[in-house]
Parts: sequence; C-alpha cells; structure tokens
Amino acid sequence: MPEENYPSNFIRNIIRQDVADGKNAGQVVTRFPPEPNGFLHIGHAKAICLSFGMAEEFAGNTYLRFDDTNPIKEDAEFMHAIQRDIAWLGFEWLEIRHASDYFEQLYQFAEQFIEQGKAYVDSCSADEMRTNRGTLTKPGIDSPYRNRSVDENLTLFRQMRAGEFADGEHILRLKIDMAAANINMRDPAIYRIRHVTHHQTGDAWCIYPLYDYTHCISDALEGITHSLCDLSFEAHRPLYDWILDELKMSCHPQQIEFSRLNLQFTVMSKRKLKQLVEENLVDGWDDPRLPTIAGLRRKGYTPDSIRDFCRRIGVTKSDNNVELASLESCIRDALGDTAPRVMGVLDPIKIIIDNYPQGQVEMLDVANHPKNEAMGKRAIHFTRELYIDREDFRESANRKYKRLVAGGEVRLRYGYVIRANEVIKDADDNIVTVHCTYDDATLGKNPVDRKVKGVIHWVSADYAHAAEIRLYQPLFKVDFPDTAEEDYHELINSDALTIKQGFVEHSLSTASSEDRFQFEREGYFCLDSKDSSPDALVFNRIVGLRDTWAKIEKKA
RNA sequence: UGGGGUGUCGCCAAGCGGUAAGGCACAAGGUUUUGAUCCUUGCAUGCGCAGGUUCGAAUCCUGCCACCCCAGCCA
Repeated sequence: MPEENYPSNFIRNIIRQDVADGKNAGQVVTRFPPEPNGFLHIGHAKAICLSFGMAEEFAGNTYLRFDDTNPIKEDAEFMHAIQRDIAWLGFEWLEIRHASDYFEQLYQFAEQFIEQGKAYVDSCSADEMRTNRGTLTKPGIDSPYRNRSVDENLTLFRQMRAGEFADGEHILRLKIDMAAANINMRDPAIYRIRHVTHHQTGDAWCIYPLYDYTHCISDALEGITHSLCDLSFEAHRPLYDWILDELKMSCHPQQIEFSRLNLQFTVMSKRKLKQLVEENLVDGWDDPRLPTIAGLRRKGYTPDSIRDFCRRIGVTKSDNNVELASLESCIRDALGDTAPRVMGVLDPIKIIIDNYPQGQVEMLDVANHPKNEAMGKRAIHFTRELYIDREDFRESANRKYKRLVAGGEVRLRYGYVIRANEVIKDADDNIVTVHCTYDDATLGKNPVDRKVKGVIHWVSADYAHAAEIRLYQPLFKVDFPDTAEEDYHELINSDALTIKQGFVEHSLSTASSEDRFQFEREGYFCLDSKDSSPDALVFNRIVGLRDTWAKIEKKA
C-alpha cells in the first residue's frame, strides 16, 4: 500500500502541521487503549490503523495500553487476544502498559487534588448523586459533603484505600462546578470502592480510579502527543484538559476525536458481540460471521485487506454507514492477484462421459493463475466420471444461460467440450447423474464448426477429496441492526452459515491453513484453522466472486 | 427547551474564496477456456435549506432545518 495513496484526513493534517511547527519537539507518540473486556472488531481496526499508522508515518511510537480500571468487567484472557490481533494486523507497539501500572501515581495525584481543595469525599448514595446531578437542562446542586475539610477528606480517602469502607459507601469526586452546562464537569467521580481482585494488581487495591481521571493522566505520563479516540469522548475533553491543567503536567496531549465505523449487516457494540458469544448464538469470538478481527482472520481475510479497508473508508467526524460491498471489494482485490486458482464443486451432480475410456486418467497441466505465470502449474486428473455443480446444469434454459443444458454443449474448464445426453433422477425427482459424451478434438482448442459458449468447473469423481464447505452470509437481516427498533436477537439471520458437502481437487490435500485459494467461478476459500484436518477438510468461503450472472438472473 | 458535534453523488470521502478529486456501488462497451480479472466510457450546472457579502462561494456571514453524542460509583 503505497503511502501516497493514503487519502488525507483531518487528524493527519493536524499532526503534519504540529510536526512542521516543531510542536512536541517534532515527535509523535500515540497510544491504543483497549479495555480488556472483549475481542477487538473491525471498528477497532480503524482506530488501530489510525493511531499506529500516524506514529508509523511520522517515525514516532505507539503504546499499547490496557485500560484496566474496572476489574469487575475485565479479564486477562482478553489481553492476549488483543495483542495477537494487533500484531496480526501488522502493527508494532513500543511497549505494553496498563492503566494499573499507574495506580500508585494516580493515587498520589488524587491526594494532591484533595490537598488543593479540588477533590472531596462524597458519602451520598449513587441514587442521591444522580438526583443532585441535575439534568441536561437543569443545573445540579452541591452535595452536602462538598465542603468537608481537607483533613477530613484526606483521612476518609486514606481509609477508603485502607479498606475500611464497604463498596459504595464513599466516593472521591473532583470539585469543579455542579452548574456546568457540560454534565461531565459536574463534580465527576474519580475513585470508587470495589473490593474485588484485579487481574493485574491482585488485592493491592480496593479503590479503583475511573476512566476520565485515569486516561488523561496515563496519556500524560507516557508522553503521548496525540490522543485519538472516538466522538463519544468529545464532551469529556474539557475534563481531560482540566485535570491535566490543574496538575500542571509537563506533558499535555491533544485529544482528537473521530467518528466510529458503522458497517452494514453487523453489530459493532462490544456488549452485543459479547452476548452473541455468551449466548452461544455464534461459535466463539472468532466465529467467521462476526466482525471481530479474529473472526475475519478465521474467515480468511488478510491483514492487508483490512488495512486497505481502513484506508479506503477514511477518518472524519461525520456519522458513516459503510456498505459491506466496500469491505468485500478489499478482500477480492487482495486475493485476485495472489490466490492460486483451483477447482472445487460445492453442490455436486455426477457426470459420466460415456465415450471416455473406462479407467483412463489424463493428467492436465494447468496454470495456477491466469495472469501470473510465475505462480506455476499443477496437474489435475481428468477421468470418465466427474462432478460439476448443480447450478451449472439445466434440463432446459434460455439463450442467456451459458452452461450445460440437456442436449447442449459446454467446455469443461481446462478440459474437453462435453455434450449432455441423458439425465438420471432419483425417486424425488432430483438430478443425480448426467450422461455425456466428449469431443476428443477439443482439448486446448475450440471446435471449428460450432461455437461453445460456456465454461464450467469440475473435479474428478475418482481423485477429488470430499470437503465440508462453509458459506457465510451476513449475520443480520437488516442493514443496521444497531439502529433498528427490534431487539437485535430478532434480526439475526439464521442462514448466515450454510454447510455444503462438496468435493475439491486432489491438489488441495496438501493445503495449509495459511493458504487462500480461488475456487474458479465460485469465490475465495481457505481451510478453517480450527476444524479442518487432513482427512476431513473444512473450507470457509472468504468471499464470493463478483457475480454478474446472479444480477442478470435476478432481473429476469 | 442545556452543552458538544455533523450535514458534498446510492455508500465512503477530498476540497478550506477561483468555478465539484478518488474509491465502492451502478450502467454501457471491449478482451477472456473463471458470467472473474483487466481495459474503456458514463455517473453531483450541484455541495442540508433560505438569504447575504464578493467579479467569483461547497468554501465567508446570518437565520433556519435534520441527524448524532452527553444526565454510569462503564470505557
């Protein structure tokens, strides 16, 4: 992906200007701060490409910082998955940090706030606090505990830390302005009591700092220059700046917000993804139907294709609803030039070539790629009995249908022209076998006396391997389930996974799960990294080929 | 009805006072032993709406309208 192809965006422009102006000594330091409470998804990929990408472009660094301030929601298991996904996307962090690394410093700063009369221990209940906060249009009112003395606050806060109170009994708040138009400035809570074990700090703490307080200080301690986050934090920026200003931190990162990605036919909220996993509506966080990075990886997407997608969608502050077609275009682009071509039949019917000698096997030397000779050749088996796809045969059809029709001819890809003579059906009227004859003068050349318009793919019935082939459709039946009226459970597409029992050409028996193939005329496929084994092949369809025929058919 | 944002082609998105980039999608042709790829062409007298400033406005000003975010001891 050549750099000059990157479209500009407003954040890149800001950073470029800062660097040109010598701000922060011309350095760029960013951070990616996931909370370890779930897997990363394609929306995070956008943020990752931005934060890591900006540091990369301006020769800076990026910290991977786990935002682990809420132990009741988080789990160390997610940290490994997150690291794997970022590394897989191809980004390198300078260092891994945890917000919890700063717990002691954060605590000391809190005492400092208390000593300056800028923080106080409130002993209201959560309900009282909510009531006193006011509403969007009504100012809040001061807590009765707002004017406790510095000494009393310090004593209480130290007792909080010492574990002398139960959860919820007290809370530490910043003393800002209960009448502020921005609700986030109405004496925000910064420390709450939680008697729970933390996955990083164990039982060292029973008070935990909140996001608004933790994030800006963590950024400053790491020397972050540009703190990029999504638009939902925009209204928190005044608080971010207030805290760092009050603390007179020598480093004051610039927070810049951008809009999050909305992608068609999926959900992007961690809460919903977590539910889908926990309610077993999908097969884990890496289910190929999910928009998680792990899911896309398992489905067969390449890191490049995802980075290309993030480049194509851009970075702005406007709401966006990106079409799935845009993502699919990226993976087709990535695989078109690189994926070796092979043949596989998803829904087989048998072809018997009656005039082809019984027991004869011809090895056909075929190119692995139609344009790239460097990708070499392989041999495929041609035999008397073959499988073709059910879609590629009709007993009767109009002229537009270019495949095998009873009484008509079609080219077998890389092989001979065959003619369909007789259709054999089972008791339920399903086509089972088609008896054909072949023209032995048509290997590698066209018949001179007639035109054969169609080409279909096939595999040898004797040499092909049976394979389970998993086809994926969008997980949701509507464009944007997140904004739909109904409960999203109602909108789940029960046909999102279709399993086919098909056959793939012999050469695929040595495929590895890293390989990606184009099954000619079908789409791009790869081995399922979890469920496939050499004696029970399982393929995932990454994406279908662009299907002009389907459009023609639909119109008719 | 408080505060903060956003509105440029069906979708994404450049543009930042000099007369609407690009990608996706779509459409029409060409090449093709993948109805794929590739190639060519087309696709906003118009930039949420209405006024105004200017020789000139998507870009500046004014006023509307629509949509999004914020009232967790979540992040």
